Amino acid sequence: MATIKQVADAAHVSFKTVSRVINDDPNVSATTRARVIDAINTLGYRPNLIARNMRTRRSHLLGFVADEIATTPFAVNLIKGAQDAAWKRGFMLMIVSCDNDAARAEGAVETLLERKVEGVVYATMRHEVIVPPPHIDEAPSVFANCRAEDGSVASVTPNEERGGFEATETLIHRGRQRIALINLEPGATAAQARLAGYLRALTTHGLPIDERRIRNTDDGQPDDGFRRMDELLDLTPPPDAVFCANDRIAMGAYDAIKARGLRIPQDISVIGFDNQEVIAAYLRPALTTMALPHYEMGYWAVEHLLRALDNGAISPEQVMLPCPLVRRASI
Amino acid sequence: MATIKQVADAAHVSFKTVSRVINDDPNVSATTRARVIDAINTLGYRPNLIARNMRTRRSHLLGFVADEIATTPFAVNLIKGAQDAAWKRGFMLMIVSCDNDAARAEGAVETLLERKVEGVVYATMRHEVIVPPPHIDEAPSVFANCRAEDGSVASVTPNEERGGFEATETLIHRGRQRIALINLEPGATAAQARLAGYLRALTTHGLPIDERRIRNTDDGQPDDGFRRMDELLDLTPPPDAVFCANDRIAMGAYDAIKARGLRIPQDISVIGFDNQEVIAAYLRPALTTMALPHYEMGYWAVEHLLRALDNGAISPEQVMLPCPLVRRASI
DNA sequence: GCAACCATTGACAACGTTGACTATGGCAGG
DNA sequence: CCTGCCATAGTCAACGTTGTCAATGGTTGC
Repeated sequence: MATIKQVADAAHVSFKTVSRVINDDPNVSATTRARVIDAINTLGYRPNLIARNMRTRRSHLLGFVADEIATTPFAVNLIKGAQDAAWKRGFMLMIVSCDNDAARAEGAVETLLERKVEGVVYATMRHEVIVPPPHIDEAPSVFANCRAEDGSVASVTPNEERGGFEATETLIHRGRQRIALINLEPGATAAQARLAGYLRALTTHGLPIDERRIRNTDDGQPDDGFRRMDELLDLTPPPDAVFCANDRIAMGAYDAIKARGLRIPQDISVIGFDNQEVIAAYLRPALTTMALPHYEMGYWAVEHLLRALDNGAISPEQVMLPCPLVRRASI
Repeated sequence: MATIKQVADAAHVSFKTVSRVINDDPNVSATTRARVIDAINTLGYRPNLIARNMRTRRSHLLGFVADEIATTPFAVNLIKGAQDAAWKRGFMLMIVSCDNDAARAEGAVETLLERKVEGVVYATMRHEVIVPPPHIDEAPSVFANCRAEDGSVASVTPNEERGGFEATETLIHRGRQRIALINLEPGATAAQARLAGYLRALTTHGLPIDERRIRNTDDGQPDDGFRRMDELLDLTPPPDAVFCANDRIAMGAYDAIKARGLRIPQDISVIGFDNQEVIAAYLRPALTTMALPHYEMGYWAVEHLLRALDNGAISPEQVMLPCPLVRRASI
């Protein structure tokens, strides 16, 4: 691999002049520049960013640590948002999935630090309150889709309460009166907020709160959704709409509704949460749902990191991003 | 950030001795080593891998270029396999998604080269024959889930023909006689091979080939699957099993079958392809399907790259990995 | 008692680049 | 004609490591 010195020899200039050319320094005459560029092309020279990083003490590298990436479809959007934001500013991402293994998380952070990343995004696939991996505070960091209990680290999370509110309100605007909620497993961070939004919407619009219409699931999976929906349909009167706190629950609810010969949305409206594409877009009828802003969170996290690098300090903002409604055919 | 020299001063040794300690060189006395380790801990010293990489001329970095990552759920498994293989050997991955943009792909490869990655994996989300991005041959490279037309670059792809064969044979072993195929859109690389496997299985087991039972889809989506299945059910006699060339097609086929009041698998067996978890595991009944070996391809690609680094040369092997059967309830 | 060896440690250069500074030569202004 | 400036180019050190080689001092073997 050619170095700057070999290019310099080939172009009969000092290696410093080559450096100027590849850094677009204006203090090079046009003829010299052309000669150098010629030499660069014939030698197939490529600047060595490792050497440059060492000299300039900037790596233009950001770490992205994910608790895990494989079991939910959310990682890619988080990553894509982060990558788009980084790419635009000439930064690259070093991505590590630590598969919920604390040792691997710690190792990942240490390696990233040794590689002199200029910042770290720590992302979880479920909205959570986390204990940050050790040493992550040695670089500017942002938590995406999770936050530190004490709010000491900048974070970006979805506005679950508002999402729950808007989902419910959307059903109300369609004229629904008896709106059921099949919520997540009670332990989930999002469960409480989505419930709060649901309750606030009913109250705001003067609808009664009927405890019988509120159900929890054990694990938020379709089977669970099927059973809860089945129970709800036994109520008299049955609900005329159901807010499922995730799309997998909605998937199960669909089956329960169809098994009774009821039609969606004519007899009962269904709204989901998460916008898990493969489910929501492919269900028949396609599912209206609240999207989780994974792309936007990844994007925001990196932008915040880059802002911090510009400013020399990171502000521990706690940002919440809206969950937009994705209108399809189920309401 | 402390450097090796500051540690040396703190421990009253030369910086070379510190270097020996952090590299586990045995030629350091126990007392000196202890003193150095003390200094390292009190200063919070971390070796600077950029400097080390520059000196040793090894980056322990691999590039991973994906054509795109967001629209299919396959990227994460490819990435995870690659990362696991890399991590085990102390390598890190630099992942770039280029969103099917040739300019971005070229830019990604160039940046990776400038960062002195020791090898590059190029991965596509659909099994394809590709034109490699320019300059990728400047580093050892492996194609995952795709291959170069001329076979000049090492590649790892799924054995689609064998997958089609085994899917069909599995249905035959269940005693099915009238097995339909709803294939992918005809342009897909995998379509021809899965069809070939289907035909070979029928022939091998002495079953007749009935052209009416073989359908193509336009885009391989559920709606398409619904329509084709509906047509198939109009045949007399109707099929007693259907091999859907992907799980989304199977999802649509389920709806068509259920709409006629038929039961899966009692009246008709369904087998899918791709093992797209959110669909296959959550359909009712859960879908038996052939898994695409994305994790294994990612793993193999990186292992092959690392083997090449050990050997000093990369062999342009064209490996095909099996698509294992995932048994669930639909056959 | 001396040579030879071993264990331990250090000095120095090098990796490929950029930053700070210096040198050259031509030209404008007095 | 001289001074001073500007455009252009070059020299050298430094970034934080590791590789090569040399130095030191104590111990072993004869």
